[in-house]
Amino acid sequence: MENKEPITVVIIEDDETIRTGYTYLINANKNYKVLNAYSSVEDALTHLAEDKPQVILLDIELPGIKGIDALPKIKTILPKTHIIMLTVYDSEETVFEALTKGAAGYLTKSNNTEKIIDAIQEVVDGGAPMSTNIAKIVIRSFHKNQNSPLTKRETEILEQVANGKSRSKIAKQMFIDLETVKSHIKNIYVKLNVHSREDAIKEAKNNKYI
Amino acid sequence: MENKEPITVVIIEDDETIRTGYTYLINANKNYKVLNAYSSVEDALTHLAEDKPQVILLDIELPGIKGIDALPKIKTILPKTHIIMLTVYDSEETVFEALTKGAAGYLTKSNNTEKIIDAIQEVVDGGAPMSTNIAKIVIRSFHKNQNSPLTKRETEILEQVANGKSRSKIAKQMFIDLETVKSHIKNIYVKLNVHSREDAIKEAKNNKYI
DNA sequence: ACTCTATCACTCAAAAAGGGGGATTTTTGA
DNA sequence: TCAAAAATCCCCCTTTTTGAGTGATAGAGT
Repeated sequence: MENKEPITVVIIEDDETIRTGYTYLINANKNYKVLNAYSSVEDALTHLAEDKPQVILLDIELPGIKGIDALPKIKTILPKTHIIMLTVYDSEETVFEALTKGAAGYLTKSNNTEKIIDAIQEVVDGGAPMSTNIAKIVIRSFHKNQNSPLTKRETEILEQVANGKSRSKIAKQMFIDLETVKSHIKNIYVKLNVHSREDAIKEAKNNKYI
Repeated sequence: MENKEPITVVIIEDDETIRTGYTYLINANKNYKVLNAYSSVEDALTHLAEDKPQVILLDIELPGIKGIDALPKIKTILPKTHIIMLTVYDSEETVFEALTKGAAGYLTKSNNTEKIIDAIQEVVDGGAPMSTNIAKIVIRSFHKNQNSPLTKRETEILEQVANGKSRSKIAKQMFIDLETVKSHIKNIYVKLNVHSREDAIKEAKNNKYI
């Protein structure tokens, strides 16, 4: 542990107290080194190519370019850098947007500050550090509604429809007649009170039936 | 902390060593109480309605009824019980299947055994405990491919297509002509080397372009 | 200058979707 | 065991959509 190269970190955070606080905290540990701490994305982008940090701590609520919009820009410059999002709010859409854009971790600032070191180590090790409230949001997004009005077969078929399959393809694939598929879809539409594929998919996804 | 009712737990695990080990470990803490520890789902199902545990530790690799298939059955009997999956393997499909079926947490057994208590407390508090390797799988499932051959506009349109929308609906919604949508879709098909909506959606999802 | 992107145009045949009326068999729960 | 629910199949019909071919044009970015 002694003579290993420290893990390099860059912080992008507009609140000076938090910024210097994290910098101090991280630098206090010899295994980690804060290369630079920027107060804006604009500022950071002009220096990141030089810094080449292994990990970036990126605030979401920033003036100017938002942290979320910075993600793809940073990824372009430094594709291998692990980006950990920092936030005070845990808005569901923001969480998912950040994750789809390649965030490796997601922490709320209320988090025990010492945890930040663990999180940095974790992303470097290929992990995905998350605050418990973020984990909850992510896991819940997977949960399906257990009270679906659709039968097992109907759900199966609607899933295929949602995958863009035509009725005839579904029929072939499930080894049933096209008429059977049509019949199921008719029943699905009645149960969901819709009159089109589009609305059926929308309704089913909204209620997590599929 | 002294005079609170202990959190009640049921364990379903076929390996006797692990089963008794966890039971002992959990009961050692006065705040938690293992009501019963079953070696099979069949056995558990006949007693769960009586046990009414707040938390269930459910092994995935079980003889007879698998843990995964037990999930919906248990949910029917005890909708409010938090179920934590235990596994030695971290198969991606199994993880997602368990999560969609309502698992509240997911731990690999290699996990530090003391962590099991934290996990139990976390689900009771509404959280979603996960081992780091599971968190990694879950987070990665959100990441989109940053090297999509599709343009922004094409991606937007393909997303609408994947939501079951017809070309004319997409046109109206995006305030562009139907011919423009058709043109985009033609280009999408060429880029993805497909000849149908179904294949385009499949290809795009496989490569995480959408 | 040149390419990429986004926009729009017209034609055409085949496929698919949606809605209407059924019927039969299998499964399942009480 | 018996009725209900689910899954299967069979016609009718019209309208809409899809996919493919073969273009053009204007603007942005390199």
